Amino acid sequence: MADSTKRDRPYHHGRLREAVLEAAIAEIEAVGTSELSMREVARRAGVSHAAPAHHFGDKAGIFTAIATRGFELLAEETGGLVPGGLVHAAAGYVRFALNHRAHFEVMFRPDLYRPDDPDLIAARDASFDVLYRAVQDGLSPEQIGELLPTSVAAWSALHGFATLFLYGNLEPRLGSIEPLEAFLVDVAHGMVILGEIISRQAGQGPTAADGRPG
Amino acid sequence: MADSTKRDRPYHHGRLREAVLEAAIAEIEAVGTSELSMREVARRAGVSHAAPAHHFGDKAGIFTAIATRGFELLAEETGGLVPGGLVHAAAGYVRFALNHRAHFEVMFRPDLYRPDDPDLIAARDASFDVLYRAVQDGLSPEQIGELLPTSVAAWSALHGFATLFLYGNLEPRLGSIEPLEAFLVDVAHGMVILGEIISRQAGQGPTAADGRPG
DNA sequence: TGTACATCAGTGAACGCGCGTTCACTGATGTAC
DNA sequence: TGTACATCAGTGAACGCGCGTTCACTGATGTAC
Repeated sequence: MADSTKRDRPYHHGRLREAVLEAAIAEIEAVGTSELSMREVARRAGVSHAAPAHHFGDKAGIFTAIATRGFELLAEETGGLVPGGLVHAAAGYVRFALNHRAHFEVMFRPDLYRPDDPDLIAARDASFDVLYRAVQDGLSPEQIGELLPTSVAAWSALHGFATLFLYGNLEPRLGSIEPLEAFLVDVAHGMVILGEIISRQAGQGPTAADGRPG
Repeated sequence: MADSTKRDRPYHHGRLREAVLEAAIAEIEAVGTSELSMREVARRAGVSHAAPAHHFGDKAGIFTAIATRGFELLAEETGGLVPGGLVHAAAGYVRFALNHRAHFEVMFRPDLYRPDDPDLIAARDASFDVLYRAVQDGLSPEQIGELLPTSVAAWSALHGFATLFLYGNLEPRLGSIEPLEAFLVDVAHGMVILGEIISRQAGQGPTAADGRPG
């Protein structure tokens, strides 16, 4: 039926850049960042093995594009355009990590990409600002001096939870995390208790912190 | 002077296993887990390129050994033998990550090693228990029901902070984190504020959480 | 103490493979006239 | 509208390289007698 000698796709792809990125993301989700090869990405995208290099230069170029897009998506999903408070931003952060594991993994491994890329830096800073602002908006006027430690606490807890959960390090002891917003409110309660324990132990001095005798 | 035809090292290495692991750790710190090759590890250890495979089978075998040792070290440094309270455990966790970045990176990337290795599982569970117990010991009797969310909060925050800091994602906005114990007490204070904000916003209901009109 | 032998840690040459890179090329598109 | 030409996205054959793996081997160690 079909003439097999005739090309079944046009010479000019039209959206090769997007096709290569999609293939790279699928490949990372399948085999991980360590095993990613440009030839395999090209195969998956159905293009010549030299095409990815033609567009992105090398593997770091592909990772840079993935990370940049990832930061843009993260900013959107944590409420960059439509702020919705801290719980909303937190849930967006965790959902982003779970739904875009390839992006998420690459974003926080600067050894894989070109960390001085201007587009990447802009996207990263913008996405960090969203979370930063969500914290800032939640602080009462007299708490505004605590912006830095509160931001560090928020970002650390979110990032740590997303990372640990993503790699299955939390699951054995954890039930379902859905509905996610309620779960995160629960963990936030745990943070208050934790903070209180630490304040109490720190107040007792470093050596007697565990409450044991001499 | 020296007879160059004579072997300058004995045929039997004696501690080849340790030498290979040390070389692998140094190599990971130099080029990252992605670029690790068994031949390069052998070169660095000064042994035949087939020797690492002889001992560990393949790369996953080396990573498994590194992760196992890492969990043992982590348990020690967070107070496995000499418990010292939550601040002590927290500081130990962060210091471990900074001082053993190769171990730390491998430990939390199960895609690199054999996650069903019995020694690894034992070491990992033991190290998790140390932090778990530190939280448990800090809870007052009436708080004991909050062990799970408090543990998740503790581990998430610690792991997130260590990870973000290690890859330079926090530094731009952060000053020195030393003395570490004091810094962590500060972040713990931030956690209390954060938990309070979230409780307040969650109490207002999800859609009006940001306090904006309509 | 001495000899014989089994064991096995470690060697090194050889292999085939998939990789990234190069480069002359093809052919579709856009623009000038 | 038609022709000529520049541009450049994408091709595919060819390359050299470092990799992991295999395998017959070497030589040190441990044990039996």
